Amino acid sequence: MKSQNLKDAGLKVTLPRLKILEILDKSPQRHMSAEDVYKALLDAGEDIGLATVYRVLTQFEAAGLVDRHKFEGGQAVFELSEGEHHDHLLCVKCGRVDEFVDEMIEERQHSIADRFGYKITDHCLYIYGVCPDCRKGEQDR
Amino acid sequence: MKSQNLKDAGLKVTLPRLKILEILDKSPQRHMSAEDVYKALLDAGEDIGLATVYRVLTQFEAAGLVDRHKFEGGQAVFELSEGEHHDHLLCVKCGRVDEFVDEMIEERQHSIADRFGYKITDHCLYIYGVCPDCRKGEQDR
DNA sequence: CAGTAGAATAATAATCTTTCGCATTTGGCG
DNA sequence: CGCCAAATGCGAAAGATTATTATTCTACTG
Repeated sequence: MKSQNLKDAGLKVTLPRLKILEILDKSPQRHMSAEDVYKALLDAGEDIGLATVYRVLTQFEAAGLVDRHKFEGGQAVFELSEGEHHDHLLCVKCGRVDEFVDEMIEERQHSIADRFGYKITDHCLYIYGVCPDCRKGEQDR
Repeated sequence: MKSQNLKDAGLKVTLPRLKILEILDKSPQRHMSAEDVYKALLDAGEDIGLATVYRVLTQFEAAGLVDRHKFEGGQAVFELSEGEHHDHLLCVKCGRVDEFVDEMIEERQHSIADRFGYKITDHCLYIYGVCPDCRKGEQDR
């Protein structure tokens, strides 16, 4: 139950928060910008301001309910965190996003951090490329 | 000689471009935002507009003379490209940046891209953590 | 179940970074 | 040296996000 997620995170259960969680959960897009969420709310007939969407998403991020990413293109995107950390593969042609987990890379990052004396708090890896569908479409190289 | 770099990149040799290259080359900071470069120019007594700094840096990026990074904190930072691709370790306390190259990670990324059918065009890996100096400073955990 | 304090929201203004438009200047070449 | 396209400067604009403030709502209390 969603309201429990909010309570567990120490947040009051308010209508905007529930609706935003619901949008994130139900939307076909896994990665949504604040603007995307805002539009989805309007489509759903909810009257929630864009500023609230930003505020709520930021709180959700702090609470660990969502992850924020800065892919290219100015605006940040958010996705529900579902336990496992993962990294991203992004298509530069169509914007498609794939996710992956690679233990070897994770581990290697720790040894690099150790070598430099850092204590890792977070990390992100973005691989940009052309996805299979786009490669098929355009046989230019 | 710097003017040769510009010619090789197919760019006219203009005073703003030379000065900006010089700032990037001479500054103690390896990673500078457009604003940083702009301020450095002012300090150097050059009268070059911020818009020009942005324009020139974008052209330099397209020409492969500099790399642009989006660390956290809103503004993009630029660094002179010096051949080898490298990734970054960032201190979340003091903003220090270290660079590293890891062949195993590079290679692993290619196998992941292959598995998904992507053709890699670029990639970046940011590891966030607390650097050795900051860890020493604050013995909280 | 109504009353209340404090947190959350709406609406709008503000901020910050980056880009654009256009008049003016400059670099490269004949 | 003079011309033309390219590059600049300046100010305005755009896009994303955050701050402000008055109002509304949630979670308790009695």
